[in-house]
Formats: sequence, structure tokens, C-alpha cells
Amino acid sequence: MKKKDIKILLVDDEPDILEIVGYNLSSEGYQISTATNGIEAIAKAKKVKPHLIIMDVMMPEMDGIEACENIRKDSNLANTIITFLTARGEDYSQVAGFDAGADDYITKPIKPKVLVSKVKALLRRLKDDDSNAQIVTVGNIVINREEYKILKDGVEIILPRKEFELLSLLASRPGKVFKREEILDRVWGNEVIVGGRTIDVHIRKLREKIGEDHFKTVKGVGYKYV
Amino acid sequence: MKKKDIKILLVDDEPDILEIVGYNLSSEGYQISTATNGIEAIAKAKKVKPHLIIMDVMMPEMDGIEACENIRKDSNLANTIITFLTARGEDYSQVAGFDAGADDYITKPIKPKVLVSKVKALLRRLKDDDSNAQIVTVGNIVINREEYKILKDGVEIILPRKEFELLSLLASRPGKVFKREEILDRVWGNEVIVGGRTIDVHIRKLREKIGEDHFKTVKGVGYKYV
DNA sequence: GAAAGCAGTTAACACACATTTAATATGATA
DNA sequence: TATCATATTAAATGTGTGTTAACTGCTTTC
Repeated sequence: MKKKDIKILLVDDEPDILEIVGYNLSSEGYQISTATNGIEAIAKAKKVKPHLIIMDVMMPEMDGIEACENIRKDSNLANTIITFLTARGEDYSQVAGFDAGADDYITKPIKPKVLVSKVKALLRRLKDDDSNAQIVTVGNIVINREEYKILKDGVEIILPRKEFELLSLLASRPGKVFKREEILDRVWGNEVIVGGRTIDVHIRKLREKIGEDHFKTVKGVGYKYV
Repeated sequence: MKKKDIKILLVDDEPDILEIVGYNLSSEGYQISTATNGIEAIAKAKKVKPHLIIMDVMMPEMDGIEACENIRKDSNLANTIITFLTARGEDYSQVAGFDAGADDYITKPIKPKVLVSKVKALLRRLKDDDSNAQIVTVGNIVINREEYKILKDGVEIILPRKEFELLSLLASRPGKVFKREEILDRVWGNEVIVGGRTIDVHIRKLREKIGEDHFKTVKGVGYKYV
């Protein structure tokens, strides 16, 4: 998920806090909405379905704890991460907050850097969730993108980066013919210009390491992994 | 983790306290064991490997602080949460306790409701130990984020902050390759710009201190902890 | 408040090896 | 067979990392 698609709801009764937190997060590229009390927070949460809610504990009308409990009851918001803003040392509110279903705490006074990195850490969960499969299994080959290594018949093989990415691309859709142009685009990047024989050489190395017959040449078009 | 699988060790020299705390927690479904002094506590801790230890500071034979220090040296108990029972206002014991490696405090007189929700909050960490783990054990290395120290084969090693955070990041997902960019983001902070060789130098120091072969270079990509 | 110590960073260079090129061979297709 | 695309090999190039030492602020210490 891209940053600009991530929605954050800020809830605090002090405009200053909304201001500073909002500024820091929106300059990171997140979409920000705000509310100034618990009731408003619940309404906005249902409407915009934020990925993350940062909410003060102490607020007029309805406090953060109550709002949190309320939001937790809405199954549409089950994946929403809720974190409280709390003054350092407000011990009891932390306990109550966790009971209400909070995921984390940010203590006041707020330090922008800490805030931003905490938010990133919290949102990383989302990223990991819907990121494309990091491990692909094709025949007797297991390609582990996360660890940058492959297993061939259970034996670990380390490939240099370009070879790894080329294999990774071809094997991502076994049988599909990738045009040379497309390969250049996706492995090298569209603005990089390399000579005409470069792909061939990498294919050659893969054939040596993985097996001759896995890489079929389609003359005049490109290559496919079988 | 289910409640009935969670083990709590209570340590206090007053039977009344053991009684009341034990009653409240076991009726919540936790598995309770008890000890009446520090020496006994250490023995029981090693034996039952509790998830949480609630321990009085003042005890005959060996006090809680000493017992806590002792328990913290056992890498098998690295994930154990230790919280002290202390009379309200015993300031010094709190400071000494945190030095010894305590995670939290519960003040006497004990209010059952506060006790139970505090215990719940402390144990919540266990639930999501993937994302928020304060203590990571990888092979012969125990990384204790909360206390900013690591144990290698049971020996405490103090690392400077950046080295610690770099190790901590890499070891948080052994095998995963962290891209240089991602490392900069998460250890240095995204707006900080440091020279290209800075990561290398820190990796070098970690290799010296922790072991050459733990840190694999993936050229053109980044590093991984193995 | 000077000296010493430490964490963190930078700079400079070495060096391995990943990547590309160049030159030539092979093979397919019409 | 003539042509064109790919295969193959070795050599050239270049990028990225390793390593050391020096530099910069900070904190600690006396």
C-alpha cells in the first residue's frame, strides 16, 4: 500500500495538537482527517474508515477510552489500529486503554520524530499483510524474495541480483513468454539502456545454475520459464 | 496464547498476599505457582519458566531486587516479565528495581481490579510478540530492547545505540534481507542523510562483536542476520 | 574548563565480483 | 544458402562493499 493511500484520523480537543501532529504526518504523505471529541471521532471513523486512529485519552463529550470501545465494536473497523495519546505517567489510563482495545501508546509531550517512526512502525503491519507473496514455488524451485535466495531441490543457491530478479520475473508466471523489451523494463528499469546481448548472457548463467531446460527461447520474441 | 497456558509466579513472604493475589489471578484462569523468598523464586522460575513473575521487593533470605538480577541472567527466562510489589512511595526500591531489570510495579495495598487489569496489560505483549516483541531470542543471542542490552551465550554485551538498533532490526526477522534504504529509514530515520559507508561501518563493528558469520551481505540489496 | 573518552560519521582507497560489452559462433527460418 | 536472432566465451568495465583512520561533537572526569 502506498503512503498516499493511507488514512489517519487524529482526535484531540486541543487544536495545537491536531495542528502539529497533522502537519508532521501529512508532510510524510499520509491522508489526515481530524475530530475534536469521542463522538465526532466515532462518526468520522465510520465514514472515512481510517487505517490508523491517533486519539487523546482525555477529551470532553466522550473520552478516548469510551470511543475506542465503541469503535472496536464496529466490524468494518476491525483492522483499524488505534493508538492513544497520553501524558507520561498516567498509569491507570494505560491499563484501561489496553482493556478497551488500544494497540499502542504515544506519550506526550510529542516528539515529531518519535511520532513519525512510531506511526510507520504501526502501519508496517498493513504493508506486510497485502504485500505480494514473498515466496514463490515453481516445480522444484523455491524463490524466496524476502531472503534473496532460491532453493533448488532443497539446496540453497545464492544468485547475484540481476540473475535473481530475472529468474524471479520469469518464474512468477511459468509458461508466459516475456518479451525482451518487457524484461528490460522490469529488471533493468525503463530508462536504463544496455546492449542487446546482455539478457542472453544472464539467461546463459541461469541455465548453468538452474538447469538448461527450464529456460525456453522463443526466437524473435523473448524467453519463458518452464 | 490462551489464558490457561499462561504461567504466573508469585513471590512474597506474607501468605496473605500470596492468597489474595493468587486467588484473583487463578480465578481469571492463569496458572499460578508461588515462592516465599528470592532463592526459592529463582529455583521455581528456572523450573516452571513462568511468563510473568510478581515479586515482593522486601523478603527474607534474598530480596526481590537480587532475585530479579539473578533471573535476568538466565537467557531461558529472557522473555519473562517481572513486576514488583512495592509499598506506595518506596521510591528507592523502584529505581533499584528498574536497574535490576523489572518491567513494572504494582503498589500495595493491592486492589484486585487494578491488579488484574495490570496483569492483563503486561501479558498482552506475549500475544503479539511478532510485531512488538521487546525481547528477541535468535540462536545464541538474546536482544532485550527494553533494557538496551544483549546477551550472547549468556554474556552481557553493551552496544552503542546505533549498533544496538541495527542489530535489533536485522535480528527481528532473521533471514530477511533488509535493503539499505530500509535500514536507513528504520535506524537513522528517513530525513537523516548519512554517507554511503555509514551502514557498512556499523555492520563491521557488529561483526567484530557478535560474530562474522551472523551478518550476510547481499550485494546490491542489503544485509541479513542469520 | 581543559582533557580524555566515546559514539557516530566521513573520507579515501582497495578490491572483489557483478555486470556489460565485444567478438565470434551457432542455429533457425525462409 | 543467405539472413537474422540468439549462444557462447572471454575480456573490459564498473559498481558496491570492506576496511582503516581520521574527524566531529558530546559527555564525563578531574
